[in-house]
Amino acid sequence: METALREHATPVRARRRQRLALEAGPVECVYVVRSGLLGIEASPPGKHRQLLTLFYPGDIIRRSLMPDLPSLTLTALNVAEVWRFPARSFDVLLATSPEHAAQARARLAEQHARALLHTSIVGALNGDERFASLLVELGLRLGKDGPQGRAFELPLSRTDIADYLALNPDTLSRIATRLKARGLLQNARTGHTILPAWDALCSATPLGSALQSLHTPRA
Amino acid sequence: METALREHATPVRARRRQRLALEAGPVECVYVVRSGLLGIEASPPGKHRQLLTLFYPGDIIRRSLMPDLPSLTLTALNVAEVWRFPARSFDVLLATSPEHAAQARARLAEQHARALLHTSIVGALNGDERFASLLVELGLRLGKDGPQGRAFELPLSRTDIADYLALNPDTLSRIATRLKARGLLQNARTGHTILPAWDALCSATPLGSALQSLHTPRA
DNA sequence: CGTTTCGTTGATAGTACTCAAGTGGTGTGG
DNA sequence: CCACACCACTTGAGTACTATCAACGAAACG
Repeated sequence: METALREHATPVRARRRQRLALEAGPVECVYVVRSGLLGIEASPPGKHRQLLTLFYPGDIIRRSLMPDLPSLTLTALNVAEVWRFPARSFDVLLATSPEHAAQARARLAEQHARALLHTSIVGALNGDERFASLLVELGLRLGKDGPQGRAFELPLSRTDIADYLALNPDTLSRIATRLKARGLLQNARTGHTILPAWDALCSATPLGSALQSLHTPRA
Repeated sequence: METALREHATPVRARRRQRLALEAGPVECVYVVRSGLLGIEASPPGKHRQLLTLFYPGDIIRRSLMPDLPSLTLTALNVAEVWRFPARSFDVLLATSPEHAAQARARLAEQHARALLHTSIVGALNGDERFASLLVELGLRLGKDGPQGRAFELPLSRTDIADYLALNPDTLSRIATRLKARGLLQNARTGHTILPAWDALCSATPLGSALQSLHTPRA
């Protein structure tokens, strides 16, 4: 199944902050994430930049899944590797291979669910809970259990996080200070994040269980 | 194409406020909206109810598209008519009919785009702009041009709107008062809404054009 | 070693939330 | 027909949270 995909794919390696074209002229591209982390950015007129979605390995990215927002761009948030397809041949592939089609449907359903969950987080939770939710998400996706707790390299800058959680960077900094004081978060060196109290962190967000089921890597 | 669907569908008529099961025991249901307006509700522990999505005719609704949120329910927001399928037979139908599969893919892509747009609205805009965005959306979906402007019957209560826009009902009431004062909104009798200045309303939200392209009924 | 960038922190202002009281429409029963 | 309760919405006053602006500190880079 993998091989059939790879035949039609152009492997693309993106460095941190590199932008990938969602439509090259009239040709829509489809990307499938192989490794790394990517995101969709937008900035409504007169408003701050937003990070609307985070993409993880296995995710499918294409223009038709996005609204017509001003300055919509796909950006690699750290070093990433993706497969690129012309949309037409990707669709043909799905039409001819029921397994691929079913797999893509399942993945897109999951991405839809994650988008809704993010809406719920941004819409219903306060700043501290939103940041805790993100830490749970990244902990599940990127974290590895270490001696002091679950740890990972934070691929997002403060500004990125603020834009993703619909918060101000200054406010986010205060929130981070509070979480550190509560012993839920620890910054070793720049970008190296440790979550010393996983259970406490999960109960710091009302949506911990929903995050768990959508961000636990499946078999 | 329609007929092939109808053979396997159970037509369901829902009255206002009726809840539809997303999963009846172990059996996942798929709904396709025929008429009316439906929505997904959730309420995180200790938080207010949220209206996460609005569904319009043609939309596809199934549990696998939703996150595992507490008290997640599908509700008819006014009188609605839907087709219900067992998820298994719906998937079989998609696997055997390339046209249906392509059509469903396109629709789900559109729904994904709308979900992202809603995230952008809730995350980046202030109260007035959010309400203006909803009025544009409903105006495009439900409105008809009348002598005094675009008009429609508002299928949502104040509370519904507040829950959809991540606002407090009291705050929403103040916002509505402001929009009326600006001449963008007019309430004839209960629920009958008139938008006397469509262009001004569209420019009252930074995302007017994105709303236009996702909520204009297509051919 | 200056310059730049990013993150932190304090003071202040703006926005939305909460609670409570008031208004207007609707339906019911005397 | 009117009194009453009920409901949804409106409005005011006070509060909580977040944004804004500015100053400061630390790390990265030339």
